[in-house]
Formats: sequence, C-alpha cells, structure tokens
Amino acid sequence: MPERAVAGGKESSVDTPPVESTRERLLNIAEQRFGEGGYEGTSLRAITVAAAANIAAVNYHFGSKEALLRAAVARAMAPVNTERRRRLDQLEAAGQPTAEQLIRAFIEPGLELVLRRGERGAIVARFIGRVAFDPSRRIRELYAAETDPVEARYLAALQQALPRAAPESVAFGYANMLGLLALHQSQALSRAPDADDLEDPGKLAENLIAFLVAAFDRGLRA
Amino acid sequence: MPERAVAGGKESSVDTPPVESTRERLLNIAEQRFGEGGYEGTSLRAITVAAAANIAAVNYHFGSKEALLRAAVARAMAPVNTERRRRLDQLEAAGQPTAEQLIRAFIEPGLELVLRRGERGAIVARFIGRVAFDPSRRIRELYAAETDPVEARYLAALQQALPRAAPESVAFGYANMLGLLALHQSQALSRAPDADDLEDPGKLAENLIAFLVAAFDRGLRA
DNA sequence: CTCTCATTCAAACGTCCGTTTGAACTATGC
DNA sequence: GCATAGTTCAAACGGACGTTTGAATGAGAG
Repeated sequence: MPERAVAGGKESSVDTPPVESTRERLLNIAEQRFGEGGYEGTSLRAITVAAAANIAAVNYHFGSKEALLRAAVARAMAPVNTERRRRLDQLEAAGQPTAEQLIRAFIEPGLELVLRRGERGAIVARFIGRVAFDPSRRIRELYAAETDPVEARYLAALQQALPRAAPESVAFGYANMLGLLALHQSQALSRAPDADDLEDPGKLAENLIAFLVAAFDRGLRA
Repeated sequence: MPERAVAGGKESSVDTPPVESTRERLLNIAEQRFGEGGYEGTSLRAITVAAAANIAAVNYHFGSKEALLRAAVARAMAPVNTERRRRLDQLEAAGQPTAEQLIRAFIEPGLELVLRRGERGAIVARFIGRVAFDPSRRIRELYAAETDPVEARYLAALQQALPRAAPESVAFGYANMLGLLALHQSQALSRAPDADDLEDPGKLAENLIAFLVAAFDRGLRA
C-alpha cells in the first residue's frame, strides 16, 4: 500500500501536509515519548510502533537510539537558537542591553516560540526540558552541546549588564535561569495536571521573567 | 564467614559502626547509584553487586525495586522533614515570620543538613534531587508523597507573609523554590565537575536564599 | 523490461532486566 | 540435642531491550 498521496508539487497550498516521511514520523514520536518517559524509560519499540514504522527503521535512518535522540534535540533546538541569536544581535546593535532585556530575549524563545504552535509546541517544550535534566550525564551533555554556542554570549552580556554583581554570582543566576526555564518546559513543576492557570505560555513567560529580573537585580552578591 | 563482629552491647563507644546490615548496605548503595543514573538507568544487579549482596536480597528485604527506592527516599527525607517542621514550629511560635525566614527554614535543611556530613551528605542530596525530577511521573509522585505534609504548611505560611502577592503567584514562586533546590541538590546545574566555588554548602545556601528572597519580595505579581 | 538504489520488513541475535524458586546456612529458644 | 525463624545463596524464569541480518518491495533511469 503506497502511502504517498500524489506526486504533486511542493505547494499543495491547502493544508495537506505532504505526507510525513518515516524519518519525520520517527522524530515526531520520539519527541513525544522521550518527553513523557525520558530516554531510558522509552523503548525504540514503543516509538516505532507509535510511528507505524519498522523497528529497524531507527537504525537505518539514524544509526542508533542515541543518534535518534541527538537528531530530535538538534531539530527541536534549531529555531530556538536562531531566535535567541537574532534577538541578541538586535539588542547589542542598539547599545548596552539591560538585564531584563537579556532575560526576556532568552526566556521568550524558549517558552513562547515553542509553546505557541498548539499541541505540538507543548510536546517539543517538554521534550527539551526533559532532556536538559536527564539523569544520565551523557544525555545532558548531548543537550548542552546543542545550546552552548548561544549560551556563552548571553552569559557575557549579562555580566556586562550587571557590573555590580560578581561574575560568579551572575553565572550562578544564569544557571538558575537555565534550570527554571527547563523545569517549566518539562512541566515537572506543575504538580496537578490541571488547574495551572499559569499554563498560558504568555502569562507564564511574564511571571518567570519578572521572577528572574527581581532575582538578578537584587538577589546576587557583589 | 559470619560477618557480625561481636555480640557486644549497643554502645561500642569507639567509632566502630556496628557493621552495616545487608538492608543498610542496600539502602546506602541505592542512594548512590540511583542518584548517579536515575531509577530506570540503575539496575538491581548493579546495586546488589556494589553492596556485596545477593540479587534476591532486594526482594527479600523490600519486595521490589520500586519499594527499595521508596524506602531509600523515606530514610533520606526523614531528617530533612523533621528539621523543617521544627524550624517552622519555632518561627510560628514567635509570631508572623517573614518571607526570608520561611525561605531560609526551607532551604537550609535541604542543603546544609544533607550536604554537611562529608561525602555521604552530597550523595544523599544528589539522590533526593534526582528523584524529585525523575522523568517518570510515578517516581516523582513517590517523592512528593514524602514531602507533601510539610510543604502545605510552608506554602500557607508564605502566602501569609506575602499578602501583597496573589496566592497563585506565591504558589508559582514556591514551585520555583522547590525546583531550584532540587536542581542544586542533584548537581545537574553545575556543568563543570570542578571549579564551582559555590559548592561550599554554606555559600550555596546563602546565595540561593538571597536569590529567592529577592524574587519573592519583588518578582511576584499582585 | 531491466538494472539500480533506497527503503521497508519479519525475524532473529545476544544481553540484560526484575523477579521467583527452593535449597542451604545461621542464630536463637527450648 | 531438635525445632524454628530469619537470612543468604546459586540458578533459573520469562520478557523486554537495542541492534543486526538478509530478503522483499518500491520508484525512477536507461
């Protein structure tokens, strides 16, 4: 049963997603399942069954379970990193940015850009958050490698924006910012599945930014 | 080869720990290994080998892998919960406590009491922090069940101490406090294994408390 | 049609997993 | 001494895991 709908052009302007390839389906399902159960807690069989693919497809398209995770992380982080770089460029071009501007330019791409687009956004966010704090150091480093380039620039800019705080203190605050962002992305902080009226991504972003700005401005040692 | 040293009394006043029982060795190693690799990432075989115990000993003494984890969590959290309750009682007896006093009374038992006593303290802290954010909801709830009783009291007291902030906002800040504490306990925030001069538990506690106090006092919406 | 190359498939590989079994061992009370 | 209850042990259980294999299937080029 040939799945492919039509030979067609690239622009089926009506909403007919060009039929996902096996590779794409694997990445999509991997995002969802890894985000739910973590890396160790999710089997390739569970992923391939849900993706309606053969178990061997993972090793054919990616090479191994870990390579599948790596590909999924890279794909999920790409737009976030791009948007963060863009915002940082823009801020620095306009002169010395404030701490709040920097925090906002870091948090919003992580929460909004990823939480916005309906159901899938929340899945991607949870996936990223989960990988960032996976129990295995190996997995965590795999995630860190995907963010590091942008990170260093933000940390440096923050230290310039907060000259009164000691560099180690700014780094401490920066680590806290990374951690809190990942925690909210992973949704591990919301105990009750419902009732969290902060789950509106816009409100959550504003609350988190206000929380962090106050901490950075007045909670760091000199 | 009978392991037991002597029949002796309970008070071998010199430092001769009465020879750990299999049960105790299993709990100690479980703390260490679960803290390193997470629940899914750590096998009972790895634990029993390290504890010089037979693999069947886990099911004999605890019943299952999950029951071993539960027992380890309960044992690790007991002194923390006790100390938190004691401090909260003391604060409330002296009148309306401030937000800073409450935050300190929550953070310090989590960091200090557990980080103080040499090498083992860091192991226990990492174990607790890891379990608190395990990928599996089941495991996280298992941990939450061990803290919940004290938690509710702290949240209520915080809301009283911060009447100008909306209750949801205080709850939001409270969740952030839990998260940051667990992250520092799990040591997932310190990227480099060394070089973290904040690893001195006392300094870390002070930095974290200052960070949180500023955020609670000025970073919550009305 | 034929050849080619990419993709999919069922099946099996060896390994490790948590758990169970039933016998052996130990200490204590009678 | 014997009986008893608590503990340890080697061995095996069935099942799930990530990975590999080699044949089947698909579409496109000549």
